[in-house]
Amino acid sequence: MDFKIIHKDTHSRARCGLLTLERGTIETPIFMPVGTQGSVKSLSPQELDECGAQIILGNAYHLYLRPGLQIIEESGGLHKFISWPKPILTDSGGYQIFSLALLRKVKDEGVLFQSHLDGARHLLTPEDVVRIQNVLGSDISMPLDECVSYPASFEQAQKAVERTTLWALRSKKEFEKRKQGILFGIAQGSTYKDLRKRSINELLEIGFDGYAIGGLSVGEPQDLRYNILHFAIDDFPSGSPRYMMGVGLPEDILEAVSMGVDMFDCVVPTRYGRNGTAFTSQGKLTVRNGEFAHDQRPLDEKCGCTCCRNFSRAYLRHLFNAGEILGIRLVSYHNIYFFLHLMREARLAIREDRFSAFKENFMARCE
RNA sequence: GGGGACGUCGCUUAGCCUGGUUUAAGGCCCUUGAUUGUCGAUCAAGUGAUCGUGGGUUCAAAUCCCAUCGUCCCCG
Repeated sequence: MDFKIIHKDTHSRARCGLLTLERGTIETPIFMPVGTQGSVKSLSPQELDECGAQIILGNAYHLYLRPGLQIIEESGGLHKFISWPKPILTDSGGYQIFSLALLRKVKDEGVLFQSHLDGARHLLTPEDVVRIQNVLGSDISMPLDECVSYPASFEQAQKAVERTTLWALRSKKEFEKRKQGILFGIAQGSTYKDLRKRSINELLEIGFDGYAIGGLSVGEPQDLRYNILHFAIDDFPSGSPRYMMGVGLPEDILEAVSMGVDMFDCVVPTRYGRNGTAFTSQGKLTVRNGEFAHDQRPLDEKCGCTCCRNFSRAYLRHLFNAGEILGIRLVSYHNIYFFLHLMREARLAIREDRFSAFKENFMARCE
């Protein structure tokens, strides 16, 4: 693995980089579409490619429970199974165990939980989670971490940081046995600055290929989120990729890019797509709204995606009102294209030292 | 021709027997928000019916009575 910073914006802390992995080189800052169960919901790999996707996410927890490792192994690994030859980052499933599982018991050994699918009990250790991602064939693996919700008491957050560090160390040891792909560390600490500092410093001692900031965008107010990010990112080594997990809306991403974050993933483009909200250069557009019933314009007149080149707001609104699958697909496609195009433009703006203006301009147009 | 059942927002039901806490309730649809390591989910808010129509009884009627119109069923 190799991470090169090719340019730093002169007026912000945004930077452009190239992260080289075995299956390809990705340009940062980058947005990674989320394909939890081995599918970026409603989109084919070919469509993702058309949109400009360079890397997508999978989820160890979901894929381990279904279809199970054996089937993926028989299929020659996750890339072959889902027919996506480019890089895949797999999330550990730590977040899901805390958000989805019916019951869970966190012990230092690992997490004992009941599957949200069938109620079966499983114990997953940090070692298991690394091994699962090894079987999947992940290009970037994420360790099991403990993500606390907001608000969390200092004691809860502290306990989670301690456990996350302990698990990070064990994950690293397990990872070293095979060294397949690369492994990131995940910093926690909720909204407590001293915990944030402690968490990243403990990860740095262990040493990872990249560093993720987790536990944000879990319900905290926006200004607090930016405040914590701004503070925490200082301790992330500038020579390694920085990944903000689960974020976010376009404005959140641009704000984080300006603080020096390199990688993002978020369900928003596809989730909003399924629920009929499109992201456009003028802000969000709720396709179902009655005002679009007779609107012959595309979702975004400045967008060059297949959806915008072929379909009207009136038609898309009809598809949603009629419950047609195509509506979900088209708006999801547009949203993914929009996010990836936004990142392309952001990278260009950074290289031309005009990222701050680009960001301000985007925010202003979305008002 | 005879008998019966039923008419309450766009759809579908509750309320009627035992009149008053009904500014008529719920579900679906519709409208508008929310949605951040997934959610074809879910949540929140909102529009919408003078209770088929006309009389009557009563202090008071969706509710009781009469007539009428409409729909459906059964018997000839």
